[in-house]
Amino acid sequence: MLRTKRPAPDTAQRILEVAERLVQKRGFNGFSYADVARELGITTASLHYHFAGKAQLGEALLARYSERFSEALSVIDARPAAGPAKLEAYAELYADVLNGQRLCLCGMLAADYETLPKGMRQSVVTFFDENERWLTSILQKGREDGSLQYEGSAVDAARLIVSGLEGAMLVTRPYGDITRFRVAARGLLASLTRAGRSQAPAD
Amino acid sequence: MLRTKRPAPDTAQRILEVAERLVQKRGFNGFSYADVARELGITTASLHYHFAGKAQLGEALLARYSERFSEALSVIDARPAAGPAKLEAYAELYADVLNGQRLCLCGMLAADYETLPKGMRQSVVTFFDENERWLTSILQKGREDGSLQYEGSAVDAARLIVSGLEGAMLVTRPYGDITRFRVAARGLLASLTRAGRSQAPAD
DNA sequence: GTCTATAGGCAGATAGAC
DNA sequence: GTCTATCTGCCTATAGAC
Repeated sequence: MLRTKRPAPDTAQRILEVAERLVQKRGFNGFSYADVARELGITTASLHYHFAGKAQLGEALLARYSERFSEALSVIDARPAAGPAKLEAYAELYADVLNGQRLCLCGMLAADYETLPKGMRQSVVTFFDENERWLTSILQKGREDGSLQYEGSAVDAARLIVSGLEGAMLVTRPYGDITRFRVAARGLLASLTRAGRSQAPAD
Repeated sequence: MLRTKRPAPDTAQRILEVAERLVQKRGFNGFSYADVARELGITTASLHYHFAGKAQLGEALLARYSERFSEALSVIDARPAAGPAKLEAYAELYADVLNGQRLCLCGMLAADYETLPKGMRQSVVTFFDENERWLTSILQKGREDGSLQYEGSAVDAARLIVSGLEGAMLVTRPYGDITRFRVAARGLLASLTRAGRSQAPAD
């Protein structure tokens, strides 16, 4: 039952890995079945055996990505850390993606949104909703235990974080300088760690 | 010499207008010469007369967009307004674009970056650089006259604004709710209007 | 400037052999 | 599961008539 190293992933998994990278780098309209097949040394006909069409492949990519992201959030949840540290860990998830010269899958697909098959559209929105929900919970708890101070509602702050990090990835990538991203992320989170420092904001 | 209404724009201009909208909605790999030609009731061969290829059309789009944006910034500069009001006016430029169901041309092209012709890549970066430069100037002046308070350098704050607004457009569009964008923009700018309220941050 | 006609390539997709 | 062979359609682009 024990596997020593990574067991050779089956073809469907390898297809998903290659396709995911291509979409994150080039966009949904910027890659083809032929690109994926070439990298794997198989034919496009084989690709169609595993994923009936590009739309189905895209939906599989989204399901996998969202699931993986949710697991990463659960890992952060399990840590005995305060609000600010959890937000930093969250931002680090994005930095890791950018470090691989990629955009967030759903950030990229948000750009491609108008051209996406219907099924994919809903999955993109759901991804953002789940991130927002998780962040809202963290922000709410942080406000209650005093580790986070911010103005406005927790959900608005959560949305600001999601869009701020997505935008920082988008704009940073052409510069090829991850520091640019980290500085933006730090600035973004700092405003939620120290805003409203005075208990009674002077209306 | 006086034109009563809008003089019928020449073909090249109409091509640019249609192509710009298509790129902002669908991305550079999500539209074709055929799409543009169909909308204008001409053929793709005519399109090639005005713009030799998709790459040249793309560069013309970027030149036009950047120029238009620079003019908008000059208009804001000319206003006798304080820092915060100028930043709000800046954010409003983005809101106007999003209101047309579009992304910022360069935000979209940043997503397509890896697949862009070389000439277009440089223009995208230059667009961000100019926005950053303008914002840095506003932020610097605002800090000097006391109308803006923020932590860190002016250029870092400028980058945070650019990426924050680009990301807010990106994430908001699938929801079709411009309020979402405005709330994010307000939150983003608020952190620059009131941050570092205490003169001596407790380090 | 705009057209018709056409080239040559690549796209996503399918049938059927192995 | 993977292949060869093939289809249809769209893509960018060009030649040359009007």
